[in-house]
Amino acid sequence: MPPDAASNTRHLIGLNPEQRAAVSHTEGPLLILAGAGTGKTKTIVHRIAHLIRVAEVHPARILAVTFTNRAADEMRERVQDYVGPEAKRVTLSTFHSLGVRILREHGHRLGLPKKFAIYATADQLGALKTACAEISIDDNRFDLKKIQFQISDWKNRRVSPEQAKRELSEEGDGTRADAYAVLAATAYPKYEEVLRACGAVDFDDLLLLPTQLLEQDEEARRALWKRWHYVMIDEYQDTNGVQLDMARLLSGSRRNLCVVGDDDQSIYGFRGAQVGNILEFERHFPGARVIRLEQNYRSTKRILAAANAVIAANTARHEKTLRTENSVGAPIEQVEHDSEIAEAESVAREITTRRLMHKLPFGSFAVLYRANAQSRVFEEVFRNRNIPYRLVGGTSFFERKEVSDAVAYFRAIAHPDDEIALRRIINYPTRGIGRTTVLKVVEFARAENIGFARALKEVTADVIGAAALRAIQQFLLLLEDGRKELHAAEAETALNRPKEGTTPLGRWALAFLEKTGIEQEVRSDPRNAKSADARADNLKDLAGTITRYERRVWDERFEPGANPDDEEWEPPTLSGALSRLALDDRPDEEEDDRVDQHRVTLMTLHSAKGLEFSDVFLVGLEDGILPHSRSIDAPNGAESLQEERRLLYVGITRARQRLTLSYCRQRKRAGGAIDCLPSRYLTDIPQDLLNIRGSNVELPPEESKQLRQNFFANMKAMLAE
DNA sequence: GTTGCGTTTATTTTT
DNA sequence: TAAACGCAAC
Repeated sequence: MPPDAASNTRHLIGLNPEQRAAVSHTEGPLLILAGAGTGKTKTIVHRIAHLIRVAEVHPARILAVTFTNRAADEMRERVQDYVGPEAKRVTLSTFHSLGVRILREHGHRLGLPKKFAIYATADQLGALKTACAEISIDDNRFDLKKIQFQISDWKNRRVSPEQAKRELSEEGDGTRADAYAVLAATAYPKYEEVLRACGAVDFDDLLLLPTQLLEQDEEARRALWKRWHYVMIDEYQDTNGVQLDMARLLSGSRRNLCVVGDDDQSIYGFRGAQVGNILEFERHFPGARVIRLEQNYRSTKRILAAANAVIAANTARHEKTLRTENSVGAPIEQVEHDSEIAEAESVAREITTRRLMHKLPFGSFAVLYRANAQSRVFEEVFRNRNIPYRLVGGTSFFERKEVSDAVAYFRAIAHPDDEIALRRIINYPTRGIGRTTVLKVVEFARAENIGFARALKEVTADVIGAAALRAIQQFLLLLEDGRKELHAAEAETALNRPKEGTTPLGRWALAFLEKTGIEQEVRSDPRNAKSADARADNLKDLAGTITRYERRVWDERFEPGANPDDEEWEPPTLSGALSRLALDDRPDEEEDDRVDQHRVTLMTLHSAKGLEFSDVFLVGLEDGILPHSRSIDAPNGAESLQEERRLLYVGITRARQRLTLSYCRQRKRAGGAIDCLPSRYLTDIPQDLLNIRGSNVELPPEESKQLRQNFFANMKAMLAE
């Protein structure tokens, strides 16, 4: 707690004037334009403290919304450190968890079952496949992902199936309606039907349905207005149309809405984010106060000058110029290479020497690129040169095949109507229920006008044959037994807070997975020869995740500041574990994996948002890569190119001390080598900030001598350690 | 249901 | 170039 605990300005200490203004503005709409590295989180944390301690707002009346679990965790931690235990009563949640919470409480008013399943990408695709099959859209001839994308886009813009159809027919102005849009418009209503029949919602629904509920249902609206009086939203530049409406509805007539963001870092337009939300905030919320945070505490003057120059070329933005009291810093290196291999070799060499010359840990370096595929060369070269690295991105834990198969089993247990889950596992491991049998069951279900799950129970031998029937009955028995044992485990875990060691649900999960035979199946698949043990471990980890979930639920009940008799508290269930899994797919230990002292970080520019490194390499800065060729010839080219430029801006502003920009003259792609030109954005950086050179140019002799001395001194010191 | 071969295609992805 | 996918044959 700050020293002057009695004064009303205690939470303003250590802040600059703009940050102070943001903290002390408590009533009415507020837009905080927080440039990169300007102390955004600090400002939010102090503002929450100010609301609680000075404005005397009850912590439970405050709602703070983020996009990522990581951001939510960080904010929770910092608020609790600064304010103390009562800050636990603040609702701090991601958009999607907030949606789940609202739907759990009020979803029955929309006809949702109490325990609904949440479909992430793979399941969405499964549901869409089922929907398309019913209306004879051949999933071999058409790319369902495109249809899925279109439907998702509609849902994010709050276009209903009826509107989607109308929107298409109204496009009679000569513009040819996209063939996929037509298919999507046909599939859309069916897809929604399938979801509801499975008792499921997709990720978009987690935002869309609560918004609809708030709009239509006076009672639900009042309940939420009673609960939250102050709403804050982080990373507002990434919100989409639904989230804008959600923000409006949640803040209600009090209009105590504080949004924080940076339009210059809006890089998720391709996923439906609307920069317009942050650009038009004052129009959406008349009378809004706008505060700009432009004092940067992260980067050198040169780095900021480059960032400012790059972003200034964008139109349609809130004017901002970052400034800093940090030192001028080293010149920015701009390096040309012959090939991507030369580029990677050069980065490796630079890291090795800089580490020794400046005595830096590997963790202070990051290599940032546009697309994941670019990481490969770096991985190979780093491996050869024994540079430890950490690759961020790629397929996540829960996308791994064996894990999602196991999760499908859990889902089939927890949500008996979940057709998508059932169909995924019905013949995995192989148990003699092939494609034709499944199709016959689907046919039977349609004829009887019942769901797939019920059809499995009621189908007879004359429809599918005796052997298949026996197989199905065995399968159902497996699930039924699993369900019985689960109920016992749930009853047990609801009773007592688990002590050390295993937990009831965790034990159940392990035992049930054993019975499914997934592990055996994984081990016997020759394709898994090398990875069998790792995959088997993943299954164990999944059970571990459930154990940790169980403990966490109980911990939440008894942690300081919480009320143990809170009526809202619910004991752990498998269904609860699954929705948490769907919303937060980080395997537990790796929570803070984005920061690691001992390894160089390799990641995309997108993943780098929000992070900082003292030494940053931006690689592959070529036209066609950044901006990406798809952006160059996108239909909304101008918009798209501005987003690419923002990507470069995000990259530059990750660097604290040193920044290296590089590009290749040639690069292997689609078979042969193609010639590349430097990124068009590079010319916007003033030359006097840059030290332009080719790959193999030596440093000036003076500097070189000095550095060599450091090199040997540091090497000695490091060896001595 | 599995295997192997030919064909296709290659951004970013907080939840 | 390589990996991922679909399809046909076993």
